[in-house]
Amino acid sequence: MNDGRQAPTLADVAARAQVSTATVSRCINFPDRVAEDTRQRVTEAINDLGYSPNFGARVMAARRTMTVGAIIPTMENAIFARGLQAFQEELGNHGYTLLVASSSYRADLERDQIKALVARGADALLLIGHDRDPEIYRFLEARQIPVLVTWAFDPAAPRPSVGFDNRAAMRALADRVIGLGHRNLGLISAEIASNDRARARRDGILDAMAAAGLPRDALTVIETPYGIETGAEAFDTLMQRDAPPTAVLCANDVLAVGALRRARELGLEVPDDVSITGFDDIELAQVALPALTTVHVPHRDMGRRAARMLVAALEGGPAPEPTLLQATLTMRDSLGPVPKPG
Amino acid sequence: MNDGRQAPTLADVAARAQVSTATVSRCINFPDRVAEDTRQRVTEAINDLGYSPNFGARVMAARRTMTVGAIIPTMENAIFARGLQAFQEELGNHGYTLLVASSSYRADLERDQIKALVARGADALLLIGHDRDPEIYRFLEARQIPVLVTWAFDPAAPRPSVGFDNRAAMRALADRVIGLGHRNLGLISAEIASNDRARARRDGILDAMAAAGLPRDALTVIETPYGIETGAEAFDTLMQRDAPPTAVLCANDVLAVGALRRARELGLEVPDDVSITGFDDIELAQVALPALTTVHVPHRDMGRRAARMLVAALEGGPAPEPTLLQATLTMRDSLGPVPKPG
DNA sequence: CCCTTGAATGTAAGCGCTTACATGCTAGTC
DNA sequence: GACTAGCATGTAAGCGCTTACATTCAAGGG
Repeated sequence: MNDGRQAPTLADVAARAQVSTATVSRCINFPDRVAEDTRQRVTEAINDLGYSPNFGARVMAARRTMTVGAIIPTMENAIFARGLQAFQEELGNHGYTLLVASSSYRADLERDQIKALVARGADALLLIGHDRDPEIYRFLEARQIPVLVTWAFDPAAPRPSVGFDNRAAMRALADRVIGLGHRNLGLISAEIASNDRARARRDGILDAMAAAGLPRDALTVIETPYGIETGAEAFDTLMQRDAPPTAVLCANDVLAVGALRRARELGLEVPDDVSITGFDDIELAQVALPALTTVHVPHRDMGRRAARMLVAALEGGPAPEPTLLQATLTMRDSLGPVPKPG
Repeated sequence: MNDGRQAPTLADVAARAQVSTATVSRCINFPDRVAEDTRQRVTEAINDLGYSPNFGARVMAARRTMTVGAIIPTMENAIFARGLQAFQEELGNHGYTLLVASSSYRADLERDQIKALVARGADALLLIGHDRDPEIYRFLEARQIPVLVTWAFDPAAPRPSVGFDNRAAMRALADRVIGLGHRNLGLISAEIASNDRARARRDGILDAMAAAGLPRDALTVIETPYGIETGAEAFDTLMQRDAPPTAVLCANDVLAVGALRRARELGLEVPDDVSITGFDDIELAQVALPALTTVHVPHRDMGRRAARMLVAALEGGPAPEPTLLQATLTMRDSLGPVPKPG
């Protein structure tokens, strides 16, 4: 049956414990449906043999993998790490495993990753943001794979989501910035066309500006990939304009830290010469000097809830309700009043 | 065959393309063994049906998953992110997929994760550091699963590894510190007993001290979990001693950044009042203020090579040779001469 | 003492794919 | 024209597990 060079199978265990494979399987999956002494014999055989079930076979027979997939835009920086960690922990509590893939913020790669995770048998998927080719949603729907969108909230979207209102959160921050007298703003953002979170954040700024009666061209937007270095360069570009902004809002903390660094290199004091703000409130934000004024995102709570919602959906509960969490303004030291001219 | 509510199977595709399942399978796995027009018909059927192969079935039939597992101590900070990213990219180039799990620096969790990845069919494993219950290595060996240890290098270890010499690298740094006149040193480290990298780094410092004729108790070691906050606290503890060290070496950049922050909070100038150094050279090190003097680890190169070695082992090449990479001292601004007394 | 009941276990049919082997054809060779 | 290669394709046997259904047996009821 098994020459010893192969991983032991259910049949090997069954033979050793002198029971049928069905009994061994039951021992593993429903221990209470097996008599005490049989179970003991089987357990012993399992240990002796160092048996562990073959995942592929199991998946195939049971038609589910107990696996949830998540696709995040990037692993390179910590933006998604904390939320994902919480997501994973909570999934673990329910017996599910997490499979992570990253898309490098590219729609085509994300598409491939989604298909790959599905092909690997992900029972459900966690996705960041709503923006996505409808074809993908159709694909997922056809396969009846529960999907949860996070990091964004949109009660109008035809899919459940758990997240916060990016637009309102950024608006609150922009209100504050404008309230401090800034009339000439810069925004360093990820690409806006394909990224609903980035778009919502920009729109939040525009909302605040409109409310304050500022013209739309009082905001200069620079789009750039995420990264400390790219943030620094974008800041440079902004500062080289004829009338450089007095406050530079960044669509996330990583970009903001880059901007902060370049400001220092340019000999600009923050916030005395120019204000800089972030978004996300990752660890970096507290460590930066000056500490970053930013929007705190409830990463862990979001991750945990996402896990619960997905598990509920998988275990046959009703479709999860969209859930709105609060992102809160976190004032630290990088935002100050508009500098006096001269 | 299929009521349309189920994911389409090979058989569905075969029926639609009017060929056998074997031909469809060949089309997917060995396109050049199929006639041009047949292939076209099959491809069309695949697209029409939105077919994607069932992973479990595939694994089972082919007896391999094209998956490599990696277990890292933590995802919470960026220490392993860059190396892992490179690892993943290179694996992808060879058609393999990466599965990541994190152990939270706990040996028991790591053990579980290893078993879980194996159960999921990981064809090979990437592990950080050598320290590990021998039983685990036996388990892996019995299953003939190639293992590569990284982030550490030990030609004497009975397993292939690709990494750098933690001890020599830290010694080089410590030599420099001592050369600057420091005679009273502190070390903030992860737990040393169960972590060969941490141990090697400490030993590197002791080597340098011995060479300079310093007594062993000129080094005060504080062990703490990794984190910015814990680094800050450890620094505090160190500074409250009767004769606080003039140079605090940290076993990684994350701890060092915490130390840096606390120093600032305590009103200490770095490096004028106290020197602080890191290890790893993650992005954080450059952004910190003052920029961190640290040891640069060739993350990307290490990840890329690790992937190549594992792939080679899987494709039946000879066992990979242990590979030593260089970690280099990176002088920035947080290390200076010992302060003048008074 | 026979029958019913239900707990414990066994039997065996797939799950969707890969692949060794068999078959059928076309084209080239003498 | 018969024969051989060799390519394209088909047939069918698993891969290791789960689970519906069948069987066995002991205990309790009439």
